[in-house]
Amino acid sequence: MPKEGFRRRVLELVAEIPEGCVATYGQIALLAGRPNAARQVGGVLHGLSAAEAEQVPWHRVINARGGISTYKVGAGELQRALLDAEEVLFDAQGRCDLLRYRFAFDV
DNA sequence: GGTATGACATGGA
DNA sequence: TTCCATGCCATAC
Repeated sequence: MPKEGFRRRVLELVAEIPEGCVATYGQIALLAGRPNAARQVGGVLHGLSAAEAEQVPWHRVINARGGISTYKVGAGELQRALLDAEEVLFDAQGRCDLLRYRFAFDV
């Protein structure tokens, strides 16, 4: 009976995202048990500690548009670079094919 | 303990 | 297709 905090749940789900795949905030929020808490998913990643940031592939979490919403300037560039390094290529519009990279979370 | 904020999602124009 | 406005809820201060 997962009484774990929402934050913990989000980190767990994000940690399950394999390389070359991405997930949307809404999807993670849904799996975390809060379908309408997509914002909090971002909020959790926003408050990640440097240590957790390296333990959790937060860069694999993008918005429903397949783009990067990261408001942290440096992080945005970093996220794009990390995804690009994982074969997750972005188009000229700065968006990636969710239908192609979106991880299904086989749960 | 309460308030304000925010890395989103969705619908309508 | 893009842009605007609204709703949602946990986190941080």
